[in-house]
Formats: sequence, structure tokens, C-alpha cells
Amino acid sequence: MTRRATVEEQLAVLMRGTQYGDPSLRATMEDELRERLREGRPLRVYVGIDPTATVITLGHTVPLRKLRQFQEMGHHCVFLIGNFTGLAGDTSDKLRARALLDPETLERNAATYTEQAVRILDPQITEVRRNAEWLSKLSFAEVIRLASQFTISQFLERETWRARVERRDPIYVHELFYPLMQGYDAVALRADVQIGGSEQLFNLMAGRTLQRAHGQRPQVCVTMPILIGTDGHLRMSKTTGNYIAVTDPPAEMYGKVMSVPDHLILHYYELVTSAGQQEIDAARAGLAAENPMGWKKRLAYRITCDFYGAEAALEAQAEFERTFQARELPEEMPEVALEAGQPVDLPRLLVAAGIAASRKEAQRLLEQGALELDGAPFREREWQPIDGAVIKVGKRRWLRVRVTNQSPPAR
RNA sequence: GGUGGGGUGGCCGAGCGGCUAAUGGCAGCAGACUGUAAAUCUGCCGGGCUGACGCCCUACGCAGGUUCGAAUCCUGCCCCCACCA
Repeated sequence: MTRRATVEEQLAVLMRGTQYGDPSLRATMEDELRERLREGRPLRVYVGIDPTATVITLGHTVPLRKLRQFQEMGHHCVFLIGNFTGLAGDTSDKLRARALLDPETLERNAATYTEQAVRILDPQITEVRRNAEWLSKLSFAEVIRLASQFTISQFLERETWRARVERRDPIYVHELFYPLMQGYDAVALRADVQIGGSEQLFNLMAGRTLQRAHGQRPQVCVTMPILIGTDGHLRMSKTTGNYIAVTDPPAEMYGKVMSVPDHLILHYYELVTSAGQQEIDAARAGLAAENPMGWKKRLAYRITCDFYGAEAALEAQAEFERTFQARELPEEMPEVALEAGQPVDLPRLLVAAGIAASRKEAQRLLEQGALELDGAPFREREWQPIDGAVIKVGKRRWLRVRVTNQSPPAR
């Protein structure tokens, strides 16, 4: 990626993996992008994220990766933090629509977001902006002017809103402002290209409308598919808990990828790795012919490697092989200190060690045969502690016991 | 302001006087099996006490009431939705 690729080469990479509901829209966007690439100047490209939670998941990284591709081709990239749009809450979730986030929270989130986002982008050359910069300064009169660019029927063409109207679900007025706000971002940034999830298409298109109204050339909209979470069918998000965070430690990141259902392996290769077309094709062919596990391990390695480097990724892989494939002990595990000579009540111990949420739960685990003591099943509730003993609970929880020599054993 | 429909366990969603800690689905956990924390199958899935049979507490928007007994009936209140004004 040292020398500038040709326009068609760039275009092929940049359009790969994108998703548009409508082929003609895709064709339009592709043509417009080609046109701009031909100008030979660095394009202004951006991705916006509302800092509504504290973690960036692999789902967020999908558009960010696309942004990275632009960056690698020498285009100017902006990471936009929606600290103003975030103020009003999430449009798609009724319950959260009213939960206004306070500025401090937003600020804190914004900081962590940036830190996490630059794991994907090149921090040296990424411009980080916040949309409160311009949105907070708009007057009501200006907002009205923006609003006059849209009609209600345009809004009702948006599938999600139409569905909500039909279901008689509420649509709050402020939700209608979202596209305006997001669209105005494009104006303020004088964007050539905006990248977003495919559910954001309407908002990205609003950017075009407003840019046109401001005498700017409408931005090219690049929309990416939604990443499915680890449960295998819902969109990856923090609220549903089916997520892999970019800040998950290596072993956990690796393991979570391994817990993804097989049918998503290719989906992940396409959206959250830098695999090129050939590799994707190879993976597709391989998955059809071989045990998918190997491909999934390669995937897990790749993803972990992207965030933590090869060494950590190898270690995570070794740890996984050791604990889950060979069923051996992990390198590190929590420890508890117990007094010598005192029999212990295991459910109580598990709760105290934070391994079970309640005694009831610990009891259940015991009854279900989930406990292993130094490799052998153990179903008693009373236990005489042994120094260095390892208690395994279920498949992935371990506890090492240390016995303190309060009363030194005769010896 | 009026009319109608609603508020049930992490989520969705049944129940509409006792058999209900509350059907079912999703998510989660465990076991078996395995090709992985995949798939499949089985079980568990509010909390405390008990070695155990079991006992107790909390729970169906909130507060009262009627009943031997209420998520289920009545009253008041709060909140949500739609339609009409």
C-alpha cells in the first residue's frame, strides 16, 4: 500500500463488503466514489459513533475497518464522536430514548472511545472531532431551516419508522431530528464520504440532502452490514450481551470468537478481519470441506492478533488449546486462602470467591456435577482444604486453594 | 380533556381467584457427546436456612381493600400506547 493504487483497484477494495438494500443505489454510490477518486486528492472520509456506552465492540469496528482502508490509501479520515447526538439518547430504543446522558458521562465515554478506536485506525493521522462543536451552536432558526429540507413522507419511507407506525409504536419527535443532526455533521465536516452501518443509510442520505442545501457536493455513502453477535442471531451489542469488546483481554477475546456458532465464521472473516477476497474464498471453500474448527481458530487468532499482536494471540491460542482442547489447567487462575485444618463448605467458598452468584447457584452446580477437584469429580459439600488444590467449576472457572499455616501441620 | 388497550421474572410473552416461584420462547448455566466456549441431546435457571424430607422470605407498576386464599376481583394513584378532541 506504499504507492497509490489505481482508481479501479482502490474502488474494488473500498466497495468490497459493503451492503446496500438496493443495487441501483450501490451503482450510484460506486460511480460517485469513482468520480471522486479520479480527482486524485485525499478524500475527507468519516465515521461517527455515539458514545452511549463505554465499550467499542467488534460490531463498531466494521465501519472503522472500512475507514482504515481509506486511510491506507492516503485519504483523510475523521473519527467523529457523537457527543451531541448521544446527548439525546438512542433513536432505535424506546426505553433509552428518554435516558439523557449527562455531559460528564459522555465525556468519559468519548475518551475511552477514542482510545479504543485508534486500535483500528492510525492514531497519527486520524482527525478526531466531536459533533457538539457545531451542533450545540445551531440556533432554533437554523434547525428549522434544516428541517425544511425534509418531508414527513420521506421519513415514513424509512422502513423502521413505517413499521413502528403500523405497529402503533411511538415515534418521538426528537427522533426525527437525528437524521438532521447526523446530516449536519456531514456539512460541518465537508465530507466526501461517510461510512456507517447499513441501518444508518437513512441518516447518511440525510447528509447528502443537507450538503446539497448548503451548496456542497453530496457525500458518497458507504454502508456496511450489521455484525451478528456471539449468540448467532442478534445484532452484536452491549445490551444483548452477545459482544466481543475490543478491550477484552486476549484470552477472552480468543475464547469468545471460538464460542461463535460455526455458521458465522465466514461472516466474521468478511467483516472483522483484513482478509482479502482470495482468503475469503479460500475460507469459504475450506469451511465447506473441512472441520470448521481450524478455520475458527485461525479467525480467533487473527482477530486477537489485530488488537494485541502476534505474541499475545499465540499465547491466547495456546491457553485455549490447553484449557479447552486438552482440558488442562490454565496458566493463571484466582486463588483463595484458607485456614489449615478447617473443613470448608464448598458452596460458601464458591460464593466468597466470586465464582457463583449465590449459594443456591453454587448448590446447583454441585448437584449437577459441575465441580472437579484436582481433576476428579467431587460432589460433597464439605471439604478438607489441601494446599495447592485446584477446584474446577464447569468448563471455564477455576480456583486455586492456598492453605495458610495457622496451625502448622505436624511434620 | 374524552374513549379504548396496556404495565408479569435479564428480554419477549402466557396466565385472569386456589393445583403458580408463576406455561412457552430467547439469552444464561450445567451434564453428556464432540470437531471448539460450535452443533445436537438432557437437565437447571429469585433468595435464605437445612445432612435431608422440608421450612421461610421476596416477586406479577404503586398503595389500599374484598376473600380461608389474589398476578388473577374491587378502589385510588402512577406510567405507557392508540384513536378522538
